[in-house]
Formats: sequence, C-alpha cells, structure tokens
Amino acid sequence: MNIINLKYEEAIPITEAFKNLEPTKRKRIINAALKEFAEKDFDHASTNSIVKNAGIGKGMLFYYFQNKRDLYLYLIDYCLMLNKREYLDLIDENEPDFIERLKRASRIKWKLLQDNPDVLNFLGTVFLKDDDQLSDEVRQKIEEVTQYGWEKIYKNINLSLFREDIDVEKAFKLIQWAIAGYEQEMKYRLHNQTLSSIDYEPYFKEFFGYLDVLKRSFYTKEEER
Amino acid sequence: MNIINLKYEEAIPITEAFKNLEPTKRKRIINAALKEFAEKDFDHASTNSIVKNAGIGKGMLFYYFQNKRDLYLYLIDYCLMLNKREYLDLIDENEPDFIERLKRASRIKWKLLQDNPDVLNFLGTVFLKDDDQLSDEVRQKIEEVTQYGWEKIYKNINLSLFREDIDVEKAFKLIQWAIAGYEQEMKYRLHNQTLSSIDYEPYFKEFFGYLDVLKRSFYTKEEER
DNA sequence: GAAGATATTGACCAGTCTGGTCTATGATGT
DNA sequence: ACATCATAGACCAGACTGGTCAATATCTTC
Repeated sequence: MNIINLKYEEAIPITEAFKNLEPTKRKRIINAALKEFAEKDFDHASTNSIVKNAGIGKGMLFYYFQNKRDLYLYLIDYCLMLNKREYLDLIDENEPDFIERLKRASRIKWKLLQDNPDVLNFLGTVFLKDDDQLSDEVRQKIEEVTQYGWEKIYKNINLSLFREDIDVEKAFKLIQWAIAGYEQEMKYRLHNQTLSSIDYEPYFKEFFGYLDVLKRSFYTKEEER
Repeated sequence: MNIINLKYEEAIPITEAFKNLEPTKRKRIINAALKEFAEKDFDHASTNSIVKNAGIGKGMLFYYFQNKRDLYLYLIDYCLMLNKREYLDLIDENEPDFIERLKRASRIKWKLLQDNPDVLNFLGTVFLKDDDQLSDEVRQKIEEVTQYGWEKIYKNINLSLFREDIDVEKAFKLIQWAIAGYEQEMKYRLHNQTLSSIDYEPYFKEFFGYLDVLKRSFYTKEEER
C-alpha cells in the first residue's frame, strides 16, 4: 500500500443539521471551538465560551453535536483533513533540494495559517497528548497523517547537495529547528497585531535570508559540484 | 551604571512564617505553586491544587501569603533571583567562542532545570504575558534580568571566528534556535520518564554533535585562520 | 393561511470548583 | 498553666460546568 495516496474518509459521524449549515456559520462555530480547545485542555475547555464566541445559543451546539466529546473528535477529524488537503498534499515532493522544498512548504503553511489560524495550534495539542479517550480509529488516522507528512518532507531529497563533512540527518534537524525558531519569533513579534492588514512579504524575505545562510553553510559550493 | 553587576533585592514582602519555614517544606510549596502557575494562567491556577500537591492544609497557604496574587508575585521574584544566581551569573563571559559559551551555559541551565524543573517554564509564561496587573517594580525587574542575560550571552564574542560570507547576526539566531529545538525535542522524548535516574551524558554528547555541525558550518576552518 | 417540520434561544438544572475564612486543635516553649 | 505559633480542613457564597428542555420563531408544503 502506497501511503502517499492516503485517502481521506470521514470517521466521525456528524449530524445532518451541522453538515447542512451555511458554511460561514459552520466555520464560525468550528473556529470558536478550535480556539477554545487549543487554549485549554478538554476538561477545562468551556462550551459556554464556545457558543458565546461563535455567536449561537447554547442549545444549538448540542443540537449539532451530541456532546462535548463528539465535538472534540469532529474537530480532530476536520483538522487532520484540512492539514492534509491544504498543506501536505500541496508540498512538491519532486523538489530535490531539502531547503527549497521546505521554503515552498512554508508559504503553503502560511496560507493555511492565515485562513485557519487555530487549526495547527489545535492539532499540536492533540499530537502531544496521548489521550486514552481517543478511539483507535482516530488514533490511527493521526498516525497515518503524521506518516504521510513525514514522507512528503523527506522523500526524494537529493542528499548530495550537502557538504561531505556534514551529517545530513543532523542538518535536517537543524534546518527544521531554524524554521520552527523563526515561526516562534514571528508569533512573538506579531502577537498583538491583527493578522490581516499586514504585509508579510518582508518577513518572508527575512526568513529566506536565514535559509540562505543555511544553504551557504550546509551545501557544497556551486563551483565544487 | 553597569548592569552586569545587577544586585538582587527582595521586592515582594513575604511573611516571616514563610521565610522561617524549614527549607524542604518551603520548596515543596514553591514547586507545587510553580507547577500550577506554569500550567494554567493566573485565573485558572487553583490554590486547592497547590495545597494538595504541596501536602499542606488549605489554611496554611493563606497563612504564609496574604492571597493568591501575593503568592504569584513572590514566585516571579523568586524565579528571577534563581535564574540570575544559578544560571546567568555562572555564564562565562570571557569565553569568546559563541557556540562554546552557549554549550557551557546549557550545562548550567540543565543543572538548574534538574534542581528546579518548573522555574524556567514558569518564567517563560511570565515573560510573554504582558500582565497589566504586575507592579512597575516587578515589571522593571523582569526587564533588568532580561537585559542582564542578554549581555551575558553576547558580550565579548569573537566575531572573527565566523566565516566572512555569513551574516553573524543571523548565525546567532540560528544557533539559539538549534539549542531551543534540541531542548524541545528532549522534552518530547523524555516526556514520560522520571527526570532523575536518567543518564544525561549521552544526550549531551548528541547535543554537542549538533553544535559541532554548526561550528563546522559557520566558522572558518582552523587552517584558514 | 393552516399544519407540520425544523431551527433557535436562553433560563434552568444539579453538581463541581473557586479563593478565602475561621474555628478548633496541636505543638512548643516558658 | 499559659501564651504563642502552626496546622488542618469544614465551610462559605459565588462562579462556572455540561447538558436539557420548553418556548418560540422560521421555513416548507399544501
């Protein structure tokens, strides 16, 4: 089985009512819920807070979902799907230059982040909790998507771009830590500005500057190839 | 004023009772409180949870501290002091090699982390909250310690170790992101093991391996110096 | 416009947890 | 015996919890 062709099927049955909801409203609910679950753990996440932020009456939430847990499971499923469809699927696995591939991937990720600010935060909390309340089905799906992402990043990388005296595995890690570090820094720098109405291009420029340093450091010089 | 000689004075008045407490018990309380405040924000941190984890009666906490907020402020003060005395003060500002200086610093930091696992986590949450409930005095003290740490890291670094074609400022960042990345990875890898009873030396070895890659990449070769 | 189905609200429920108080008792020293 | 300090935990009013439900508003179909 070639996992790179991973299909995505709904695992969590959700009510017709919610499925047929007008998309903007559905998204309002999803976003409010994602934000709440991203900030607090399951027990402390408040359905009251969710309905308030979503701008719906308390009753509606339990009209759409049977209970808090079902909502949570649906969100996991939804985010896994989105993460696959709007991010992983779009990574170009034919780009053999590791840094270049990740550079492009980060533009895609950024797009996802702008459209759905809390999806990745939420998924992050899910990944590092080994919640024994999750069904095997969901747990397995998490596993699959993780594996799929791993392949999209590492498959068909041209290792000969790297200098001979450099441990490629370590370089991989260092590059990813650099990206994570820059992300973190941006989150900190922009942490009180409204995400829209900012011109991000200068930040990408700056970010690519860091990647260039890494290329110059880790890759063999052009003229030596 | 040479801030590098920053003195440390108690800002938060604390009760005699708590000051005179037998150290092991005092530490039990501090640690329980740190853990709680590191995990939850001020409002959601539970004093009940703290007394339970500290193994004291509810009444005692409010015998030692006037209220929750005073406890919180005391913890900030305590952690700033510890961070200075047990970490920043011990960084060797005469080591001109940036990576080498940080390498040694990380051993010291690790020691602090073993003795007081939650101090840095807690301080982290304090740093990124711009809590308007903090007194100017505390806020200024945070500022001072931050500045002090910054100087301990960057002062007297020999920039000529770096390759000419590499932006040193960017290299600084990349090195620190690498360290943060490894820290994160270790936290994830060890996240369910008991912190004691582990031989950390292999991990330091591995960590230093990453730093060596960075040295090889960012620094001019020995024979060219 | 009647009838029936569907969508929506928020008051309400019992229960849990909150920061903080206070009384009762234990310990210690004189 | 007395006074001072240390300690525990029952107790408080109030906030908040996930979830329910009866009351209505809105829509669809005839």
